[in-house]
Amino acid sequence: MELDQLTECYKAMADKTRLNILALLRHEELCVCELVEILKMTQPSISQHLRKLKQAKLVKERRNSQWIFYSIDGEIYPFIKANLDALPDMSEKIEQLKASGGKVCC
Amino acid sequence: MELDQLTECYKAMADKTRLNILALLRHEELCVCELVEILKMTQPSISQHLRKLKQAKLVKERRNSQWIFYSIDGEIYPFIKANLDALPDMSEKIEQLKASGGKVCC
DNA sequence: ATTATATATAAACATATGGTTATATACTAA
DNA sequence: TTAGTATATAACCATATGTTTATATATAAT
Repeated sequence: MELDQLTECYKAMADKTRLNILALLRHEELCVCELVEILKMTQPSISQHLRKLKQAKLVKERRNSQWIFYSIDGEIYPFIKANLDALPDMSEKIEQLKASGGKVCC
Repeated sequence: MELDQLTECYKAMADKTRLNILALLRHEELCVCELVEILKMTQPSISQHLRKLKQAKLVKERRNSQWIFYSIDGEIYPFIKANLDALPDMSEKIEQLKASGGKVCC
């Protein structure tokens, strides 16, 4: 692949928050406010991380009325599956969100 | 895997120069001065990039008298092969180095 | 011992990055 | 149309990062 594209990909992955986001999205698509809730970070911060991931084509977005749902993309990277598989399991966080009624949405 | 370890790995890969180094080391082990020659960068700059790669356990070093040869490691990362396979082929650069007599070493 | 070569480290600086607060935009509902 | 909710963007700031120049360390050769 092109080194510039690869650099952008690894830059996008070179941050703990963004790896957390990818690890969460591996389970299911989530909207911004759900990520804010789970990661206990401010909404602008999450939004800017999502923008980086989107620019690197690691996630894609889908609008549903007022919400924007993000999900894993990365299909341009032949190694993406191997990398995602190395991320820790975050299903517990998702369960907590659902248990606290924070799901579907905000 | 641990997110901190993964973050360090992707940080180490999030730079064009370091991806170039990894792409070159895929072909064969190289010493610092050979990398300096191929990449047309200063020796301290290359050394510091190598240090980051070494700290992330992506490369290892081997001393041979005055030279220190670096080679690919990364065995702690289950995805390393897939990622290295996505790097561009740099055999031409290696050939040029050998043709110009810059090999074995400096 | 002295000189030369290979590499590492340190200091300084400019740029990039991530977080915060404030504000703008988009959609919904009344 | 107005108010409310979800998200994006902008401006600002502190910290991280990459490069350069200068210097230190390590090995080799004389």
